[in-house]
Amino acid sequence: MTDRPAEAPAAVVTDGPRRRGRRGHDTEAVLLAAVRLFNARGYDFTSMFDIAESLGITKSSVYHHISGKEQLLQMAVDRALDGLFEAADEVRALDAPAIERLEQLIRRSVLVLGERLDFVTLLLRVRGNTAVEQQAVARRREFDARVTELVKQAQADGHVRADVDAATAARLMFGMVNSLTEWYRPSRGGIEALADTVTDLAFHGLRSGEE
Amino acid sequence: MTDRPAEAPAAVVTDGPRRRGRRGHDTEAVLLAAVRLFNARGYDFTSMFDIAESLGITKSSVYHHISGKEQLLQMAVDRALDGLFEAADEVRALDAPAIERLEQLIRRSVLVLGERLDFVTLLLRVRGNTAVEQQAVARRREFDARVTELVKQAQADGHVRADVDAATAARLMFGMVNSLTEWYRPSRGGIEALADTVTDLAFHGLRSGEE
DNA sequence: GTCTATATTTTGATAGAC
DNA sequence: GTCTATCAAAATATAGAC
Repeated sequence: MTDRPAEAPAAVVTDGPRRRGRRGHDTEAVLLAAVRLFNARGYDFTSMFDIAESLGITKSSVYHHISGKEQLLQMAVDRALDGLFEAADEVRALDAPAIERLEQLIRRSVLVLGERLDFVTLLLRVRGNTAVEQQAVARRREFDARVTELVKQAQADGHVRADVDAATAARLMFGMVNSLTEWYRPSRGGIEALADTVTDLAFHGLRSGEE
Repeated sequence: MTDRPAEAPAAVVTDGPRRRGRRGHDTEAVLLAAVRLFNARGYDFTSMFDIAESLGITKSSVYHHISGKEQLLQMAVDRALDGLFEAADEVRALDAPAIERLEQLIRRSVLVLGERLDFVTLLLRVRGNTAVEQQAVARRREFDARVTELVKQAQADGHVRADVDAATAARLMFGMVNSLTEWYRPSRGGIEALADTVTDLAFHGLRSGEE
């Protein structure tokens, strides 16, 4: 059997900047197609043939754009982590009480997640088997540590309840945030409102005021 | 190369009931070993050889106990889902306001998650590619629907704030619960206390009373 | 219940023509 | 930038002896 896809491509790239008239793909197109498939079917379960097929080209052509399957994973998780650390850095620079910085970090994390949904989704499914995955897991841990630190500071200020372990609280709050990758879809829109809802629930909970 | 594992087994099964004196494994032992590996390295990335190796037997011997790789997945997700629906059914039978039933369902879900951690962890990573996975995803959706219904009832009673969408709230709360699979370890103990913390945060949030 | 041996398919990746 | 053709390794699974 040959490598040629059986059917026409699902998505054809229109001419963009730096494209030379001939219709063809670039590294970015391969990355986007790959990440979409990784999320839909799992990284290991997605073959290079699948990626090629979804672009309407052959495996060999895919290898023309990227060096291997793992490079695709690396690029994807980096894009997610860069977004999250960008948010964390900007929040750290704020001149505000810890609780407000925590609130901002939660809110901005939701926004990053909405903007880079496919990349963050893939990041959250990485388990640390390969070197690339281990590096990603390490950076995630660093991010978690920053959140925990913010919770601790807010507790010291008396703004966050002191009867819960800071690390546990941080994990649970970002468990809530990260769960968006399981059900939020961009077509749904309203990521700003959703960010408000998440931060509100994180700080005030479900129960109505009139108890 | 042969299928024989290179080294001695990591875990040797001691004689149990129904075991005939000879040391050997049963379906349960294969299932437990498989699920542990599926979670550690991913379902697709785990080969039948890996499972055999972790038990100290050959691939062929594994096939003596189970019909195939997918049956292992089926058994594992069923065990997780059965536990969750058992909790949901018992909560439904309670004669209590919706908000208390919701609280109980969150609490009991945390306990199920702690007791059947490996199975629930695997369940939450299933994406719906194969028939087995699609069935599991369908049952998960049914569980989500039950939670959403409870939130709606509690809102109608005026016990849960009405300014958040019920389905969104349900997903976020169980996003928090389900995140335990990412970091809770049985050795850590204290699953009961953790269940209290989760329900407390779900209903009252992070902020301290003295705002 | 476990083994050796093997069938069959699919995988990630490369060489070289156009 | 894409193709055909091919490779070597690894995968799931089965047959049949002990």
